[in-house]
Amino acid sequence: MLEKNNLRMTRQRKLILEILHKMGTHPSADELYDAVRMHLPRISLGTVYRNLEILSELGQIQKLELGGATRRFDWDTSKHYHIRCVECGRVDDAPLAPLQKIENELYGSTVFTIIGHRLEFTGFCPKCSLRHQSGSVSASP
Amino acid sequence: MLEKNNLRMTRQRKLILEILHKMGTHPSADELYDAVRMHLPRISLGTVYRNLEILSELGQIQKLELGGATRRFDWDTSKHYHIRCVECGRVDDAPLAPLQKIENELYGSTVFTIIGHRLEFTGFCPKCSLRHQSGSVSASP
DNA sequence: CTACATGCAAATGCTTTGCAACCTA
DNA sequence: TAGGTTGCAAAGCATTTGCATGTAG
Repeated sequence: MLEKNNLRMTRQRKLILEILHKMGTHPSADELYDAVRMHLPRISLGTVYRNLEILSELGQIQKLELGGATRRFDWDTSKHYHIRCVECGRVDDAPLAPLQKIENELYGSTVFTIIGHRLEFTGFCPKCSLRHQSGSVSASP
Repeated sequence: MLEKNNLRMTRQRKLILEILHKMGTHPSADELYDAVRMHLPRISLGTVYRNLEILSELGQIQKLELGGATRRFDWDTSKHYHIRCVECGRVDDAPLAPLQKIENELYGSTVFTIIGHRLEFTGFCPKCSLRHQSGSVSASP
């Protein structure tokens, strides 16, 4: 997979991939950077960004462009949807099978050539739900 | 609407709102800035950002957070979906009625409290479709 | 008049990039 | 050894913010 593209499996690249799998969450480049640094203290943020880009182009990981500023990454490359907490940014997989036929519904009624779609749910994660129910809207004391 | 929130209808704010309506597209803050500047040359980008933020909080316009970096704004505040050209960034409304019941499908199978969802189609706009069909994948000669 | 708004410029946050040294195949 | 890769630092964008001045109500 790497060799076909004239790419090398460096210690950094390997570690980034392994740790993304182990985390099981949907970390940002920066969160991943922190995690990887515990094993390779001298790795740079730039290297993390470069590798995440390369790995997602190879289809080894998935780049998520959800709402909110920061990009996140997913070890799971299959088609699936996500839920994002509008309060803290936590991202979970959404338990909903891909809507396979939805793109066909636009056929003939748009000038665009559709190639895909993205569905994202928003809401409050358990932690932030609590904070909202119990009285104050702002930070707790 | 404005007075209830102790806000004022300044020349800048009024113009931003009017021009966003007239454009009928889904401009970024910067595109809107260019358009508004033709009428008010001394307006600043910061003012455009500040007003777009305020107007979207008031529900007078809609802030779009689609894939790709830049945020876009929509004069149409109703619930609807969009199609984005992955090549040039053009954004159109998607001719598809809102999936009203889709959020219910997650009920009971997620720890999140769902408050909404966003569906975005990706593809090529007519202009970029042509460029892709006709031979070269990269820039044309 | 007075509080909200503006223009300007500096600052921020995330991501990308140039470059010399480094390391994998 | 060659060429992809790294660490570092600087650069790039989009967006936000501090502050003195301007202005709507």
